[in-house]
This record gives sequence, C-alpha cells and structure tokens, in this order.
Amino acid sequence: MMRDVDGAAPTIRDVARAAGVSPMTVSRVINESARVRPETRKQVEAAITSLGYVPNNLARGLTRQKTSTLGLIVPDFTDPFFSLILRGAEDVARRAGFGVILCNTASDVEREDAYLEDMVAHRAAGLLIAPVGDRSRANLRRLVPHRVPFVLIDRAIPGIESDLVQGDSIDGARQLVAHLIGLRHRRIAHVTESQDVSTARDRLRGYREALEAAGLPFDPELVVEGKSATMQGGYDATQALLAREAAPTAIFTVNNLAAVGSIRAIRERGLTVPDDVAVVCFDDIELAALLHPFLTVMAQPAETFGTIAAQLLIDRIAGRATERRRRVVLPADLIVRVSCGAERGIQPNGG
Amino acid sequence: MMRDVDGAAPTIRDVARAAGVSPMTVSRVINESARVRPETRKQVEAAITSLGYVPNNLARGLTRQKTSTLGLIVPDFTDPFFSLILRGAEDVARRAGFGVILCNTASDVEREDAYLEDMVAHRAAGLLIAPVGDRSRANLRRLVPHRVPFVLIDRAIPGIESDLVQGDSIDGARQLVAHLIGLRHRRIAHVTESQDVSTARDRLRGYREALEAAGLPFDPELVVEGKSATMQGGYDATQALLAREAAPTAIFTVNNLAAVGSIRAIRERGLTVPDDVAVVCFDDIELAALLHPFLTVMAQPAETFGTIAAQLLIDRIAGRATERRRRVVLPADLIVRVSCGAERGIQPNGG
DNA sequence: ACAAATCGTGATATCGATATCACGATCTAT
DNA sequence: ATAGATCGTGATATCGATATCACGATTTGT
Repeated sequence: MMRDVDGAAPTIRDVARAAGVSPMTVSRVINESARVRPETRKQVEAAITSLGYVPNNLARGLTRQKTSTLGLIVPDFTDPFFSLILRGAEDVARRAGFGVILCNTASDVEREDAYLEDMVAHRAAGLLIAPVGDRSRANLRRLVPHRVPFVLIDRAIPGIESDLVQGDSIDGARQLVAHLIGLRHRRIAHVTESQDVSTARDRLRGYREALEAAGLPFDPELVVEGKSATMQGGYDATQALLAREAAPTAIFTVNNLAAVGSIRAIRERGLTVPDDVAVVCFDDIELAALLHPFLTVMAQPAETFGTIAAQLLIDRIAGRATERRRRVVLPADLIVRVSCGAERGIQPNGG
Repeated sequence: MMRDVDGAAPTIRDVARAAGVSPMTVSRVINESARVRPETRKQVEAAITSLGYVPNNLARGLTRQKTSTLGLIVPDFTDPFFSLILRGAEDVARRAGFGVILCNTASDVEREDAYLEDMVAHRAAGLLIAPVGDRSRANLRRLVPHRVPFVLIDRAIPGIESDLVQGDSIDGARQLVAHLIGLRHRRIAHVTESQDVSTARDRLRGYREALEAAGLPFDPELVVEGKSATMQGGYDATQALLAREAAPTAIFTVNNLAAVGSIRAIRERGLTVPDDVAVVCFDDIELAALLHPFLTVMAQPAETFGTIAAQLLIDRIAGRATERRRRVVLPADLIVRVSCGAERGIQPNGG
C-alpha cells in the first residue's frame, strides 16, 4: 500500500515551496490571469501535477467574496418535469463555469427555508427556484438583504419582483378544456392543488375561461383540490369526484402526476379512460408516452425552462442584466393522444 | 424601497458588536456547543435575528478543515432509476445534517473527472458515485491522496476497493432470461451497453448462465451492444437485431431506457410486443407502470440504494466504519406484466 | 473561610487563497 | 544614454470563523 508523504491535502504553499516561488506566483498560474514568465509557469505547473494540488474553493470563495456555485431548488426532482428543468439548467451553468447545488424541498416550506439559508451560508452566486408556492414569499424576502440574485421557475409569486420563467398556464388550460368541450363534454371536472401555487390558480382560471367561452356553467362542485399535485393528490381528489351523484365525464388535472393518480382512481372504480371518463393534464411524461402514447397533455418545454432561467441568472450575476425584472413566458403544446377520447371521433360519451 | 444599512452581508463581528460581546462568544452561541450565560445567549440571538446573520460556510469550512457537504455524482438524473437514488441519498444526508451537491456526468468520463475535481476543491466530506464505468478508475484513483471517502453506487469497478451498494445483476438477469425460457422462447437476444460497465457485464453473464442452465446454445450474434444504455442505444441495437435473418423472439435489455428504445424499434418495424417479440429489462419505470402496466422488469430498490449508500458514507465520515470495505448487494424483484407475453399462457410464439 | 475547581468570556493565531502595493530588473523612447 | 514605462515576482494584510490558551469571577469542598 502506498502512503502519502503528507497526510493533509497540499496547499498553495506546498506548491510554491516545491516550485521555488512564492504562493502568489502559484496563484497567478492557476488563475491564468497575470503575467508569469513561461519558464516559471512550467515549473509551477510541474509542481502542481506532481503534488496533485487542487485549489481550495472555500479559501478562494472567502477571499474573493463570491463563489461560482448556483443553487437549484425544486419541490421534487423525481418529477420528470422538474428533472428536465434541472438538466437544462445544469448544462447551461456548467458551460458557464458554474457548479450546481441541487436541493429538494419536497414541497415543504420549512425545508425550503432551510435550503435557502444553506445557500446563503454557502455564498451561492445565485439561485434558481421553483418555489413551493406563495407561502415561499417570506423565505424569498429573507434573501434580499443578502443580495443573492434569484430567478423563479414555473411559479410566480405575487409581490416578488424577480426574473421569472414560466409557461402559459392560463392559455394552456383553456386549450385543454376547450378541446374537451369540442369532444362534447359538458361535465368537466378539474383536479387542482393548493391555490397557493400560481400555476394552479392560472390553470383554474383557464378552465373557467374555457367554460365561459363555451357558455357552460361553472360548477364549484366539479373543482377538487388535492392535497398536492402528486399521484396521491390526484387519486384522492378523483375518488371524491367519482363518489358524487353527477360524476364528470372528463377530468382536467393540474399536472401529469395528478393525472396518473386520477386514472388509477377511475380504473379502481371499474371505469375506463377515456370511455367512461376522459382525462387530460398539464406536462408530459416522456418515458411513459414513448412506451404507450396514452395521455393527452399540454406539454411544456421543461428543459428550456431550465436553460433560459440559468441564462437569465448568469446574466444577472455578471451584471449583464437590466435593473428591471424579466419575465419569460414559454408556450405549451397540446399533444392529443388517447386519454381524452379524441380518437373515437367527435362522438360524445356522456350524452 | 428599503435600503440596507450596510451593503455587505453581516459577519460574526457585526453580530458581536451589536450584542456587545466578542466574536468568540457569538461563535459559541451559533454552535450551541459551549457554556454561555443564558442572558448573553439571548442578547446574541437577538442580534443575530435582527441583523439576519447567516454564518459563512466557506469560512467555517476553512477553519474546521472540513465541510458538511456530500457530493452525489450520477450519469443522468433524468433517468428514473438514478433520480430515485438521489432522492433516497439526499433524504438521509439531510437528516444527518449534510448538504448535497448533485452532479450529472452525462456518462462522460471527462465530465466526471471535472466534477470530481470540483468536489475535491469544495472539500466535500464524502462522495456518492455512480461511475461512468471502469474507465472511471483513473478518476477515482486520483481521489485517494485527497482522502475523500466515497461509496460506489450501482456499479463496481475492479481494483477500486471502496464501499459499494449494488443490485444482484447476475441473478436478476438469470431470472429474467429463465422467465423467457419458461415461456418457451429459444432465440433470446440481449441488448446491452458498453462492457466497461459492471452491471452490463454481470447481466450478460446472468444471461449466459440462464441459457446454459436450460441447455440452450449461446449465440454471440444475439448480443448487441448499444452505444449507451439509453433509448437511442436500445433503439439502434434493436434495429440491428431485427435486420438479421433469424430474428429473436424475445429481447432482454440491459435497462429500462434501452427497453423503451427497443420497443420503439420493434413497433416501427410493424411488429408487436409481446406477440412478435417479447421484451424484458432491468429497472422499473414507475410512472409508466402506473399508467399502463406493460413492461416486465427486474425492479431494483433504487431509493434504497441511495439511502444505504448515504448511510455507509456518513458512517465512514464519522469514523464509525471498519477499515474494511463494505459491499451491500440488494435483491431485485421480478415484476411480470405484459411485455414478456406471460399473460398469454405458456403458449410459445416462436414455435 | 480558603484553596481548588469550574465557569464565562476574550485575545490571538490560523485555515488557504488572493488583492494590493512594492520593488528590482528589463525594456522603450527620444 | 537616461528617464520612464513595463515586467515578473514577492511581502503583507485580509476574507470570516474557530481552536486554543488565558484569565478574572464564581462556585465548590472540607
């Protein structure tokens, strides 16, 4: 077994000693910035590789008073929507020389707060945040005095005037519901989540607008708020819906995970999608769709959410941004598959 | 608009001044460790909240010569298998007071190397690594002199004697193939990835063992190595397979993503799964399965991979581990659904 | 009641890298 | 040829927190 000469990791001083120069010169070499005699540079580089020296980021960040780390905070990174955002953001960040710290809030405001404080403690250069909801407002406000720039993703928060990348939830919901109406559905339910989340509010609004545009009445009984936009939330809400006397013939769920739960609940009741109940939702599940093109969805360009948000943030960190907030709204695409019942022609099923 | 009194973030010195004590006393308060008069503590705590002070982790890490950050390095965190691992690991880490930095290598050895160096620079307390493959060996070796403890996840690397959490790929593959054989398949193909990856080697071995046990010949023509264990890899490999004269009646793919690609290729050729070609694979796709229980898989407890690996790592960091490496092998479960053709009874389709 | 132990607090040095200023050596311009 | 600019390098202070030692004040034991 080989043993290191020295137990601790080599420092810039060790390199300096080995190369016969001052630490300052080593610093110049590793930062490629200043004028160093080529000969000296070579000596230093040799010392660096022979010692396996890696500069200490902590010390660097401390003196420089800033790091090149971005924080990325999402409610759940196993959700394909968010994991795509992460991938997009990570890619752009890395290309720009930033490292990325990922945080999973599990839609828990306190956990979110803990992570935000963590990021402040780490002196992250900036944050990309898909907040838990409006209740995150206090968390984000606490960020301001620390001067950490951040960009909100997917969810807006009234009163928070930061940069923002989001989808067009209102119009997307309108389209989805209009599509159902076009298929002759009249009793269309909406499974949503806490109205604390801007996308949930917007989608509910789009739902109402679509009904109104078609001259259909809005029935509050048909809107059920699951505990969260997850399978469990969708499942529970749908069970409640189906237990009603006048059950809906179609359901629009606030996102893809809720739709999966919804479909489970429908099937467990012995009903069929789309024959008994049509289902549409926001956000695609790419893997599932490839295996079996089933779910009719309003697909958002999730990865692009991530890349654009990262770009906005990096611009701002670099001071390349205007003072004013920037708001990017990306359009969503209606992808018609089986679950809405469209392939059966324009025949209604509810009569 | 409110303006901060001071432009910079408050330091421990600012808190000390505000509370009328020395920085050392503030340090004692925020570390809850030492004896501080309750009265003093209260004053300090008041100063902390009023200033919104957050201790600087960089400085802390520098003096303490260690951080409470774990690095988590995976080939692709949009892959549901890895994203579950992440969730498990992140959960355990957080509970133990560790932050987590996530890195996506995109199965690129050089990118992996860059990330590892990053983690060393950050002085991460330890690393959880699902390596790209055996070619990661050099990367990992470079870690040793820095004394960064790490745990390998999912993939072993010959010659790297670290802690390791993996599934039983040999037996899992054996079971999957035996299942196909039990369904009377005789020409069973295997879509694999680079043999640089231990799981790919093991699964190939299990495949061979199952054939052997059944007295079936091993035909190298039926083993195709995709460029990667992704949809594209599975798609390309399967296209090649189906172009052969004696096409297989069943395909065992090295993982779930490859299976999705495989199925696409099969369908594009106008064939049906499982009637024309049966498909089985490693790793479940939970979301897809809930929507439509189709894929017959060998399901690994991915989240448990993450939790156990994190525990092993944290133990080691805390010095609570033995000197010897620990190797945890978790069993996989065969989940029979549609794609293998089992529901058609034991009727063969190939003759 | 008095020595000894304990308590609460502070002064100082340090972690590793870099910003800043300084300084001798070399180069440039006229 | 000589003043002035430029180059290459180093010395020193500093970033923010903490380890360590020190020291007066209080408590404890007998």
